[in-house]
Amino acid sequence: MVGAIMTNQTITHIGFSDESNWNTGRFRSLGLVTLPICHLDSFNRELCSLLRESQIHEFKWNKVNGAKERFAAQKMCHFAIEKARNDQLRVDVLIWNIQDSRHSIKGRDDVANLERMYYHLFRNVMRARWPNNAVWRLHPDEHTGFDWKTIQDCLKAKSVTFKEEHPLFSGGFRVRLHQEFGIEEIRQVSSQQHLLLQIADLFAGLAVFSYEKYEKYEQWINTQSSQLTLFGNEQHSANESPTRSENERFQVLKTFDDRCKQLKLGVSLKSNRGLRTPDPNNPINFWMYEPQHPEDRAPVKNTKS
DNA sequence: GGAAAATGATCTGTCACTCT
DNA sequence: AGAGTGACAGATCATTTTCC
Repeated sequence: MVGAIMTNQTITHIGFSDESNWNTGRFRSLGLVTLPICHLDSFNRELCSLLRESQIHEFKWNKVNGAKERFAAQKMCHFAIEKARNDQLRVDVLIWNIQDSRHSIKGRDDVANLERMYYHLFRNVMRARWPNNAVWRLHPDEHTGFDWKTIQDCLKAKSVTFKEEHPLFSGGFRVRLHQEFGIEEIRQVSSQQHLLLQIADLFAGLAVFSYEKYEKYEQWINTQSSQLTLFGNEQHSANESPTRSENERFQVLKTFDDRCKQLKLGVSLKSNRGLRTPDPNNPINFWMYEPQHPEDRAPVKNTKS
């Protein structure tokens, strides 16, 4: 299954990254699933049979609008939590809010912003949360706004020319990838083949959802608990009626939250009106990125070099 | 009859082009 | 160079269809 590794260092760890809503909505997120490579095959097998039970070919958070997907999502949450408890896997999700820029600055460089977010994520996960000498292979989702092929080409060619042939990746990003984070190889894969990528998609989507729909989620919780009273009949405003897909996703969010509480994983939902892990050492880490300065936000495309 | 899956429609955001 | 317009893609929602 593992083909000829063209690198000179043995890969020890592997990561799967997926972007959720990277170009739409108020909240955007980046999910990263990391694990030692020795668990890769068994995890894949486990997830494969798990999805087959649920009769799902390919899980996508966007497609959760029925009971079938809900069950699959809950199973995948359970799977990830179990592995994370045993220190066999980490899930890190970086979330950021672009509401400040509601004026929609033309030319805001979302791609460069994404690059910055990847940098934060890599620095805080691959180096700080795993052994320092780990050698990584990274699998980004193949549908992305990010030109990974270019970076991979730069990794392959050891004699990197640092000229501005690709202005998008100036600033030494690609060099850092290799030297600073120990990323030896980047190979884009389809989420259809790599089920752990779907885990990344699930958690990235869940994180964004928890923030965007938190108000409605609370209302939904109240509705659930007071279902026997006849209060709900009068409140037919738009806020009060979750759509079909929302209904399913709320249930996923709730079971996930309950299980985290039960196992004391340090994931909070209520206090931040969205998923968040105060202590990043925990293996399931939701991290809200908050820019320090107003100028710290999304870079702007420079039309001239 | 009810629930789940599939299909079609609408809405939003993005990109590219053109005109001033 | 900047603003405006049109086309395109993705996602969500509602309706229809099918199966148990």
